Amino acid sequence: MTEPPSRGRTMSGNVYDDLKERGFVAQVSDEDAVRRMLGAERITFYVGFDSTATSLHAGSLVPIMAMVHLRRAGHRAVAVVGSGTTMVGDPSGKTEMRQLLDEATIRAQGQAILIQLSRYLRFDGTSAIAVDNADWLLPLRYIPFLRDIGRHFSVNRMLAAEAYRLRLEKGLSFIEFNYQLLQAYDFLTLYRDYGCTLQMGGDDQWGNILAGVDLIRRVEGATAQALTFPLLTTASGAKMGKTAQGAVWLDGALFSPYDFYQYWINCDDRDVGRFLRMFTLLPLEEIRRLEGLKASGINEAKRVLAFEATKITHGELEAEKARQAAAAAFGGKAGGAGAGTGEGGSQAAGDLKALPTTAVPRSRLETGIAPAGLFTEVGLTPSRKEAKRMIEQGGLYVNDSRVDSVGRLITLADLGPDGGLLLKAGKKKVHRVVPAG
RNA sequence: GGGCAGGUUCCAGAGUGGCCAAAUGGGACGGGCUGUAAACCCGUUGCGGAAACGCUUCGGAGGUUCGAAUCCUUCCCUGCCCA
Repeated sequence: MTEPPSRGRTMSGNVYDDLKERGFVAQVSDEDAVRRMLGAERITFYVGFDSTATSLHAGSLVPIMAMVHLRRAGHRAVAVVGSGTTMVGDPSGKTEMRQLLDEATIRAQGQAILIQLSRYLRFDGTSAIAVDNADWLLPLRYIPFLRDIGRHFSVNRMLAAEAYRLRLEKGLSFIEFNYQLLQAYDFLTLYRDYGCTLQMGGDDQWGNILAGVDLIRRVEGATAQALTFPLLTTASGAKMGKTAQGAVWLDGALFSPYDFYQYWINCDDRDVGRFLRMFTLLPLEEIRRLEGLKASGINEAKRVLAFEATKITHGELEAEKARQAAAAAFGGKAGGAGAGTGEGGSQAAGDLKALPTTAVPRSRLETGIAPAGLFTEVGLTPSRKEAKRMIEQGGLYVNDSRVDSVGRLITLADLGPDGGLLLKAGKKKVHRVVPAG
C-alpha cells in the first residue's frame, strides 16, 4: 500500500493512544515518556525483521501496521532486516536452536523482505529507511567487540532472564547466547547513526530490546525506549499467522491473495474485533459498529476485515478479486451460475473466474479423469490416498455435488454452465478447473 | 575428555526379534449441527492400488537373523553429571 503523506498528529491526538487502543501495546519501558515523545517530537524508531525466509507472514503484520501508524503520525521509521543476527539465531521464545542457514541465503532472504516491506513503507531515505544489520555486524572484530560491548553485559542477569529459562532446561549454545548482545548493539548503532530512540518488537523481544536501552544508557548516557507488541494467538490458541498447511505468507506467490482473504474470513468470531483494530486502518467507530454485530452478522465484519487486510497487503484489485471469488464459491443462493463479468462487480456479485484455476487438456476430460488424481493434481488434496479417503467420507464435491465413488470419472459431461468444474474439498477449499486446448 | 540417559510416524510419547505402518494423547482433516464461527457428536489420519495386495518408514551407514523400530558394530546429534 502507499503511505499517506506525513502529517503532524492523528485524529485522536496522540499516536501512542491510537496504538494502545488498537491493541498494539504489550509492554513499554516508560509509558509517560513514550507517550510524550510520540505526541510532541518527531522521533526515529526501529523494528527488526529476521531474514529467516523469503517472505514475512501474517504475524509480521503486527509490527508492520504499528510502523504504518507511526509513519502516518510523522515519525521516521527504520526497518532493519536482520541478516547479521539471523546468522546467529535468537533463542528467545524458542524451544530449540533454529537451523543455521548460510550467509548467501540469509542475505538474499533479507533483500526479499525489504522489498516486501516497501509495499507498506516508502523507503525514501528520509521518512523511512531500510537497512540490513549484516552491514555492521559482519565486519565486527571479536576482541574489540567483547571489550567495548561485552563488558556491559552481566551473565548473571542474562541467565536469570525469563527468555533463557526454558533454554537452560533444553540446552542453549553459546552462539545463541550472544544474540542479545548483537541486537543491543543494533539499537546502539541506530541510535548513533540515526538518532533512533525507540525500538519496537514482539513481546518475546522485550529482554533483547531492554538490553539495547541499557547499552545506550551505559555507553552514551542517553535514554532510549522499548515498546513491545502482544504475541498474538488466535482465540483457539494457535500462533497468529500459521495454519495447519503452514505460514500465511504475505508474498502472493507463496500464499495467494484468495487464500489470504480466506484466512481472515475463517478467523474465530472472538478474534474479529482485535483483528479489525490491528490489521485494518478503519476508524475505531466503524470497528466498534462491526464488533456489535451478532450471529451471522459477524460474517459481514469478517468480510470487511478480509477485504481491508487483503487490500493493504495485495492491493485493492486483488482484494476485490478475492472477494468476488469467495462470493462465487460460497455465495450459495446468490448463484451457482458463475454470474457476471468480473469487472465492476456489485456488492453481492461473485465471479468464479477469480478463483484459483487450473487448466487441463480437453482430451483428458474426454477420456475421463479419476477424481482422486484431479483433486490431488490441483492441490486440494495432498495425495491420492487422502483424496480417496475423503471421497469415502463424502468430502469431495464437483460442482457442488458430492463425489460418491472413487471410480466415477470426471468428464466433459461434468462441465458446468460456465464451462468449468468447481472442485471442493471439504466445505472450504475450492479450486476451479477449465478445459484447455 | 570421562560417566549416564536418549534420538520413533505433524508434536508429545509407547513399543525392545515376528501378532508393527507401529499403542495412547494432542493436533490436523472429513461428516453431522451451524453463520465459510465456536462448542459438541461420529469418522479418518505413511504412499500406491477399485480391491486383493504391494511399497517406503522408527537419527546415518554397515552387520547378525528365515525375519529387526527392536540384537551387534560404527558414525552423527541432544540432554544430565563430572572435568
